[in-house]
Amino acid sequence: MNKKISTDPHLDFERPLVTVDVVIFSVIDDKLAVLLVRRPDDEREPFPGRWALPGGFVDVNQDRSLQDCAARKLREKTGVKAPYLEQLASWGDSGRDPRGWSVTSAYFALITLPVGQAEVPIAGAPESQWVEVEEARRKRLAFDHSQILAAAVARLRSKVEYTSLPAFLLTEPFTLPQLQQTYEVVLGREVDKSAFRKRMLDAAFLEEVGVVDGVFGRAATGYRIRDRDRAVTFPRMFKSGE
Amino acid sequence: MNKKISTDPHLDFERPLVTVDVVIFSVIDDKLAVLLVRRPDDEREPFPGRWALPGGFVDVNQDRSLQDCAARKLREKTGVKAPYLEQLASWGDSGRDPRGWSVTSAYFALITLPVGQAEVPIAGAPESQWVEVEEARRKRLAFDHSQILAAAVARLRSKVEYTSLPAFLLTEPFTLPQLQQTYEVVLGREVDKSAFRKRMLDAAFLEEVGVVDGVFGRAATGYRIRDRDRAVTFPRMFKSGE
DNA sequence: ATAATAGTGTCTCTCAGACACTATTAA
DNA sequence: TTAATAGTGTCTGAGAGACACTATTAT
Repeated sequence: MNKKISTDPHLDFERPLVTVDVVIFSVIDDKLAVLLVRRPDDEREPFPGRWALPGGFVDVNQDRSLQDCAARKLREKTGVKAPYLEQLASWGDSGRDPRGWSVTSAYFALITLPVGQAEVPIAGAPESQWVEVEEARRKRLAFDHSQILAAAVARLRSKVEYTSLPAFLLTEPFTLPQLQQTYEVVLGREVDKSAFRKRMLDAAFLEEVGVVDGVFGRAATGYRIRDRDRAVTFPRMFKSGE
Repeated sequence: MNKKISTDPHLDFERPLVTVDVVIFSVIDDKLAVLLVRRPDDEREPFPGRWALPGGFVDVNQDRSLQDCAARKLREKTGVKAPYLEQLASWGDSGRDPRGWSVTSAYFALITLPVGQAEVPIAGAPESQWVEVEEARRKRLAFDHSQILAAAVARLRSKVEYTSLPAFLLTEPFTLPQLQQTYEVVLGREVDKSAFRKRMLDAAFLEEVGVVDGVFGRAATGYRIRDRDRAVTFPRMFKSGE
């Protein structure tokens, strides 16, 4: 394509670089964590050795769409195939990548980790690590990834106030107390049990699926998400006005 | 750049086309309207003669960022310099543009029209027209612009339920009854005057700026937006649940 | 029985909506 | 005074939070 002579002068414009980055969230040890990868140490690469969000160039021969590209990156880094994956926003300017004018479409994903996978590096992949969100935000990430991470965290925290998003961070079947715990982890504060349960059950996005035994005490009802393709929106915020 | 030999094999990848499209809303004759432009009749261009959203290629030598590019398109089409301009989302896949894999970052803008400008075409510009939103949605627009328009309308209607966005559709100073009328136009339903006024004044995003006389009846307090850089979010939806 | 956890009932407070009321202006 | 519009007060209902209560399980 670069060599093709077009009849349309626009097509001979210099084209920006196009990448996709994915902010992959999970809950590990009751902490919200995000997956970071290390940039290669090659000095010819931008930001060598720095931590970055997983992502990279769109491959026009492999990716049918931006969403496909994001799903591919996620699969390559984590093996997860059916996550919650939502477009966050795009950033594009002349300065964010030293190689030239570049645009990135950022996505954020919510996934559950098979037990023990947190420490297992994926064979052949560049070094990657789950980092607790507050720690990740203190790092100076490559490119404008600190800004993208901040936007993703803000969007997640904001949506958690009025949507069922945290359910996508749990392995099914899960219980309402587990779900409440996940909300509390993401929100960073406690919520009232009674109000919480009313809210979740009234929203009718869960379906019962047997009983889950805990280690102690009374067994709890197990639930799974009715429709994994969309999160539900509650009629009010958790704390109105704040 | 197309001819440059890079040390990084990634940079020799085929690059997608990058465009920006802007969904420009205004209220004309108490109807929500959107600006459409006609594609050139040149048969070598995609979708010749079809209506489309204003937009086009990012010019890496002129635009410092995607937002700048969107602001430039808006200025070129309407002359408006300081609108409300928000990124909507990006669409990118192999099929949306017959010229190749392309990505568009779509923005939506809320502007006020100087009286009478609705009919005045901008000199030298391609044919453009304000079209009432429901009519625009019935047209088969170029590219995937019908889908983008639908997303923009959905986002606007949704945000109107809990933000001060409609204030950006009015020329300052405006009155609370005018603002209420604008909310009703965008929402497509009536809202209660008392509740509406409480909501707006409690949110404290307006400041009084004298008195505005109407044609009949009692004069009304004039207001302007305190901070034009952001819309405020109300603690609740207009109609909870629905 | 006790500890631990799951799940429910009841009260209260806040706030949005309904709607009737008062206020100000021009003719 | 009347018509037209701006602006206010009061009641009610829905729903979230607080918190005490009951239920079920393992030891």
